[in-house]
Amino acid sequence: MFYALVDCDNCYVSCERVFNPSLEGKAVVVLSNNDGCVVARSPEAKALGVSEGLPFFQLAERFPGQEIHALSSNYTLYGDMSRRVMGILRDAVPDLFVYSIDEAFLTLPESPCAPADYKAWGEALAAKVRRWTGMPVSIGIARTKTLAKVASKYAKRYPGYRKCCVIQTDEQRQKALSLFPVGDVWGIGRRHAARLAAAGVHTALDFTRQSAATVRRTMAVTGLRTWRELCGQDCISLEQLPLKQTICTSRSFPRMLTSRDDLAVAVAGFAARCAQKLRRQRSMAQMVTVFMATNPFREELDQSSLSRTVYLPAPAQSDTEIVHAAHQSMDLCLDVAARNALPQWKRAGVVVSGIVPDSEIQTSFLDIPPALKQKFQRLSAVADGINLRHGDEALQLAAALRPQDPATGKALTFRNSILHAHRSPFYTTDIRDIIQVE
DNA sequence: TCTGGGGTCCTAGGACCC
DNA sequence: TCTGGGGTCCTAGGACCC
Repeated sequence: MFYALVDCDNCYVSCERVFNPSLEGKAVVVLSNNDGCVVARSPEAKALGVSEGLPFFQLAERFPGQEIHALSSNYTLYGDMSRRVMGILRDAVPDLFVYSIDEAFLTLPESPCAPADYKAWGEALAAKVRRWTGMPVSIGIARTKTLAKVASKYAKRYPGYRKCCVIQTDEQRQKALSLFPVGDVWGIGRRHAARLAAAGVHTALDFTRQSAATVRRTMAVTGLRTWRELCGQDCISLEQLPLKQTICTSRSFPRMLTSRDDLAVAVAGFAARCAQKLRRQRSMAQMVTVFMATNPFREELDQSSLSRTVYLPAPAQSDTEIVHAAHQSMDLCLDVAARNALPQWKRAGVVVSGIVPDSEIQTSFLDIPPALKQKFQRLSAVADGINLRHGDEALQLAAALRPQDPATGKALTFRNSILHAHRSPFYTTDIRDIIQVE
C-alpha cells in the first residue's frame, strides 16, 4: 500500500498570485483576521526572514526598506480554490482524504499504475492541478503517511524532483531521514524537538534509532506511532472521521469591549455560527461554553480570563436555543467579572460540546415543548437554505446585529466589523469581482 | 496603537461508586 | 487497636497539527 500526500505550496499566497500575477517572484505575506499577524509567506518572504506569527505592525519595523506585499486573508477565495484542487484529486483516485484546506492524502491503488510508475504519475497529477487551477502543488509518495509528508517536503524544496518525490526502497527511506531535521517531522513539535536535541537526536534517522521503549516513555503513544511510521509501519489511520467532538467559534475584537451589549452581539454571532456548523454535520450539542479574555499583551491593564458552561435541558442545534444558552453562559462569566470593575475584553468565543448525531435524539420532559422545538428547527432550516443560496450573511439573528453603526447609520454584524484593510476581491465567488479581459 | 482561529489526542489526578 | 481495592468518569493541562 502506498499513500500520496498532495500539498499546495504556500497555499494562501499562491491563491492570491493566481489572480494577481504581478505578485510572482515578490515577497508576499497573508495576514490573519483584523490584519493581526502573518499566517502565510511566499518563499521570497521566508528568505528575507519573515517568521510565521509575526505581528503585522512589526513587519515594517523589522524589515525597513524591503518591499513586502501584505494582504488581508480572503478565506472565501482560498476555500473556493481548495475545492477546485480537491475536485481534480478526487477524479484521480478512488480514495481521497481531505486533511486540511491545502492538503489531502490519496490512497494509491495498485492499478492502473504500479509503484514503478508513481513518480511519473505524481508529476503528471501536479502538472494537471497547476494547469487547471493555477495552484502549485507538491506530492510525496511513500508507504506511510508520515513518510509521504517527508517526501512532499523534498518535492517542495528541490525543483529537481519536478513536484513529486517518492520514497520507495529502504535505502531511499534512510537517506531521506538522515537529511531531515527531527523537528520537521509530522507529529514532532517544538517542545519534543528541543528535548530530543538535548539528547543528541537531531535527524529523523537518529530518532528512528532510539528504542521503542524510550520513545514510549518520553513521548507517549502518539510519539511511538510517529516512530513506527518513520520505520515504515503504516499505523496512522484517517479513515471515516467521526463527528467533531467540540465545535468552536472565536475571534479577537478589532477594539476592546467593555459593555455587556457589545459582548452579547458578538457572542450571539459566535453561537449562531456554532449552531450552523452543528447542523451542517447533522448533530446536536448538550453543552454550551462561553469564554472571554483580556489582551495579554497589554500588561498594564487588568487581566482576566473567564469561561462558564451551561448544560442544555436536551440536545439542541437551532440558532435560538444555542444563542440563548450562550447568553446564559456569558452572564455567568460577567457575574464573576462584575464583582470587580468590568475588564476590557479583547477576545471571546463559544464552544459547543457533548455532541451527538441528530438522528439519535431521545425526547426529554426537561426539554422545551416539542412544538416549540420544531418551530426553532424549521426556522433554522429555512435560514440555512437562504444562506446557502445567497451567502452566509444573507439572513441572521437580530441578536447578532449591533443596532446601528454610529459612522454609517447601518446595522453592523460582528463579522463585517473585522478589519481587512488589504483584502483582494472575491474573484471566484462574487459576480461583481470577476476579472474582465479587454 | 497594532499580537489568529480553529481542532485533535493523551495523561494524571480527583471524585465517586460498590 | 485495627481502616481495602478496583473501577469509571470527568477535568485540566500539555502537546501537537494546519
